[in-house]
Amino acid sequence: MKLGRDFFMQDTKKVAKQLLGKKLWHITQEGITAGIIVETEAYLGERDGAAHTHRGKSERTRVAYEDSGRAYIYLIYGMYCCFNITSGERDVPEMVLLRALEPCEGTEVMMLRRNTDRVVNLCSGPGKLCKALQITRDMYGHDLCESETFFITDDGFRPKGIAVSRRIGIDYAKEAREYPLRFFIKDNKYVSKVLKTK
DNA sequence: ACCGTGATGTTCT
DNA sequence: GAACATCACGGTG
Repeated sequence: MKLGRDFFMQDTKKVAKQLLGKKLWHITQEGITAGIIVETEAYLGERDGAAHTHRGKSERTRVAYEDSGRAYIYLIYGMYCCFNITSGERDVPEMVLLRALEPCEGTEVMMLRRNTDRVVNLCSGPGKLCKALQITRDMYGHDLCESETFFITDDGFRPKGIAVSRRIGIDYAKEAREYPLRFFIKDNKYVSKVLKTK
């Protein structure tokens, strides 16, 4: 049911693909929120010009060098959080960015946090899903394999088709901008809008 | 529908 | 001081 260390220690691209269809949970005082993961991106460490760990270890990236299955959360553009899960071998600083969820549990709470009543817009982007599930920077380093409040489960859902594209928002990253490392569930309406295949 | 812009604070040079 | 793995909003067509 709950994903353990072995899952996240697999090859990062495999983790990114296999996370599609899994369910991310966050249990807080406000209530239980959860969603099916429908869009991910792989970031491949020092060999990947778009990865934060491309230039090695820093205060911000230190958790990427610990064991896998932990939360790498950072502030982007001064106002949004992005949530990654560390993956691959220990000391190999790779991770998977969660870009979109299909809301399942606690959509009322999500709508309050996001200030919208359109379910399709609740978690269709990396900043949006963090706001909807209240994923904040004080959860940096959180171990999703050991947690009772913030974790991922396999509920048996298997996507019918998986699509692949270049990653979003990394045009600055030379040749890495073209790497096919974004994965999403085909024809799923909760995927973030941009670069959706027609 | 697409496009341009402004909001905002941390990290890195 | 620049850059940034974003989002909402207001303009145009």
